[in-house]
Amino acid sequence: MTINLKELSAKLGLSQTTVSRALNGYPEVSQSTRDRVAQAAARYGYRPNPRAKGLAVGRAFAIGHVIQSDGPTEIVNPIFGDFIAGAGAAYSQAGYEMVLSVVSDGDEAATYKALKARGAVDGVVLSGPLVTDPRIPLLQDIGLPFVVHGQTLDQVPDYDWVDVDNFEAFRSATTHLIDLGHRRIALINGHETMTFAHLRREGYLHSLEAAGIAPDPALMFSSDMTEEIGFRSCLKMLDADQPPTAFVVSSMISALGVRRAIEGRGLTMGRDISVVIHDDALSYLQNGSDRPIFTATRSSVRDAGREVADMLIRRIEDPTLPPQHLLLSAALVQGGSSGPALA
Amino acid sequence: MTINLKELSAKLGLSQTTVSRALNGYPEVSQSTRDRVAQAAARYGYRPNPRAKGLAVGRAFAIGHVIQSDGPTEIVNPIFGDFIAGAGAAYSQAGYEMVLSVVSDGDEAATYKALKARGAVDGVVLSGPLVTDPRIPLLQDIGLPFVVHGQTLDQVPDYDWVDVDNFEAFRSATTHLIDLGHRRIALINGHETMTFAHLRREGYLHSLEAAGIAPDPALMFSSDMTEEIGFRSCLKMLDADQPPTAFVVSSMISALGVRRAIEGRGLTMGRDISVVIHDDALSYLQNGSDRPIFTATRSSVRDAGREVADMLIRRIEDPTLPPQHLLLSAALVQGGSSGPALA
DNA sequence: AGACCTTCCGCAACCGCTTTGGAACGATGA
DNA sequence: TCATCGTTCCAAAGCGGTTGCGGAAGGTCT
Repeated sequence: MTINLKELSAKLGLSQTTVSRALNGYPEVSQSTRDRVAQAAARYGYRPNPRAKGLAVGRAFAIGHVIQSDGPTEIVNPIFGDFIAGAGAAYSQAGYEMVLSVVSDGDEAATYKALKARGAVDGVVLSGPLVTDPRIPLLQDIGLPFVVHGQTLDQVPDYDWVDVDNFEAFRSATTHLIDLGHRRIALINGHETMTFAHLRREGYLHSLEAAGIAPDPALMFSSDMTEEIGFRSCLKMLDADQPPTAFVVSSMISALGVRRAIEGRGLTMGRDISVVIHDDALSYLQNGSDRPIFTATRSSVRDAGREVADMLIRRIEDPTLPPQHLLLSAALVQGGSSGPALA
Repeated sequence: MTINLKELSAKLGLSQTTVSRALNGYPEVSQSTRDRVAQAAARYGYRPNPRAKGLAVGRAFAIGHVIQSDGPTEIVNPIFGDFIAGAGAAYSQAGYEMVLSVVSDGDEAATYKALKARGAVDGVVLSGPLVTDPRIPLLQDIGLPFVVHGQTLDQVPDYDWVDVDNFEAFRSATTHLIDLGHRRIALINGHETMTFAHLRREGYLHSLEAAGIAPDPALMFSSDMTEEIGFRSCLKMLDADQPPTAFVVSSMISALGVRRAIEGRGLTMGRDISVVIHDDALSYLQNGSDRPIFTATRSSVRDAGREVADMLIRRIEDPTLPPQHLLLSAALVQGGSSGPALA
C-alpha cells in the first residue's frame, strides 16, 4: 500500500541504511543526500512502519492511559475526555500513539506489568492518585516510566507529577466566603482517599482555622462527585437544624446538584446561599461564557493533560532527568453564586 | 525482560515453529506437545510480542478511535468517556488494543489514510456521523474496516453501524407530551447536520403532525449541546410572546441549562413546564437513582460502545460478513419533569 | 609520495514472530 | 519388501525497520 523503506531507497538509488540515517538525522550523511531523501520521502508520503521501527529499536512510540472501570456501574471520570484531548494533542505532535486500556479495578497492577512486559508502551500516565497509592511503587519497581496527574502524600521515592494546587484553591475559596461574612461553610468533596480531595479538605480546614471557625463534621461530606450525590448531601445539610449559608463544592457536576437542591428549597443561589466550586473547565460544561455562573477556582484539565503528556515524553526521551514537578495554580474567579452572608 | 519465543522453545527443546504452532492452534502438533507447550508458556508467563506478531502477520491487533478536537475551544463529546469504557472492555476481552488519535478537524481524512497506510490499526470506529458524511466513502475507498456509531442518510454503499432509534425516541417523547395535553412543545436539539439530531427532529415533527399540530420554527433550536446554550435557548423561548409549555431536549447537559432557565423564571419543572430529554445514561450524570429526575428516553451509550466494538471485531475477523446493523431502542421512562399541561 | 584522517555510504545482522517447504519416522497397504 | 502416507517437527525466509562495522574516495600533513 504505502511505500516502504526498501522501495524508497530503490527509487533514490541509495541503500536502506543511508535513507534510514538521513531520515533519522544521523551525522554521517551529506547535506545534499539528506535533502534529496527528505524530498523523496515527502513526495511519496513515506511513513516508517511503527511496528517495524519499534521492533528494531525496542520502543513502542506509544503511551498508555489506564482507565478503571469496575463493572457497568462504575462511573467514568467526567474529566477524562478533556484530559485525553489535551494529552493526545501533545502525543501526536511528538509522534507518539496513545493507547487506552480499560481495566476492571483489581487488575490494574497486572495491566501495568503486561504493558511493560510486552513493550506495548514506553510509559504510562497515572490518574486519580490516592493519598497513598500502591501503583506508584509498583511502577517504580517494574521500571515503567510514568507521570502522575496529581500526587500522593506518602514518602515514596520522588516521581514526576503535574497537579493543581488543590490546597491553595480550596483555602482561597473558603477564605473568599469567610470574607463575605459566612461562618457556616459546608464542604462537599470527592472521596478523600484521593489526594486531590484530601488536599482540598486541608485547604478548607486551614482557612477555617485561620479565621477561628471550628470545623463542623456535619458540614463536611465526601463521596462520588455526581449530580445526584451533590443534590442529596446539600439537601440534607439545608434541612438540618443549623444549615450552612455557603458551600464549597469539589466539582461542577456535584454543584449542579447543589444548585438543584438550593433552588428546590426555594432559595436563591448567590443571595440566600453562596456556592464556590472548583471548575475543571470542561469543554462541554462551561461555567458560563461571559459572567461565570459559579464563583470558582478554575484550572483547565485539558491544559493539565497537555502538560502531563509533555512531561512524560521528556521523561521517556531522557530517563536521567531529575524528577519533574508542575504545580498549576487555580485562580479564583468571581461569579454569580457567591455573595455576602445575610445578617 | 519477558521470555520470548526463542527462549521458550529452547527450554522446551523444540523449535520456534512448533511452539508457535502449538500456541496458535495449528493442527500439525500432537496433543501432548501442545499441552507441554501450553503449560510452559503459562509457567514462564510467555506473551508474544504484539509488534513482532503484527509485523509478521500484517495486522495490528489494535483498533482506532479518532476524536476531533479543533483547537482549545472545541468541545469534547461528553459521551466519549462512557462510550470508550464500553468499547474498551470488548477490546481487551478480544485481545485488541485501543489507540486514540486526537486530530484537529480538517485532518481527519489524512489521519485515516495514515492509520491505514502504517497499518497502525485493523479498523476504526466512526463517531458522530453527519447526515451526509464524507468519511464513510473515504474509509470504504481506502479499505479500512470500520463501524459507525450512528448512521448517515445518503445513499452510500451499505456499511456496518450501531445506532439508537432516534426517530422513534423523539417521536414517543413528543407524543408523551402531546398526550399530557401540551400543544406548544419546543425542541432543543443538537446540530442537525449530525444524523442523530436530524432524526430526532424528524421524530418530533412526525409526532406533531400526527396530532395535527403545526410546527413552529420559533420553538425549534439546534446548536451545541452545552448547559449554557440550553439555558439561553430555553430562556429566550420562555420570554417570547407565546412560550412553550413543554420542551424536548436532546441531551442531559442541555437539559441542565433548560432546568436552570425554567427555575430562573420562577417556574417549576414538571408542573409549569414539562421537559423530556434523551438520556445517554452517562455514569457521572445519572438521571436520579430511584425516581428519574427527568422523563427521558434512555439508552446507554456504554452499551452502544460495547456493541460497536464487538461488531467491528467481527468485521475484522471476517471481512466477508454481510453488512451488520444494530438499532437500539430507547425506552421512555417517566420521571418528575413531565406532567399535564396547565389549563 | 606515502601515511593518515574525514566524509559518506553500503553490507549484513538483528529485533521476535509467522509460515512455507521440506525432512525424518513409524505405520500402512499391496 | 517397497512405495505411500500421516504425523511431527525443523530450517530458513520473510515482515520493515535500525545499526555496528567496514570500505572507497578525497583531502591533509610530513
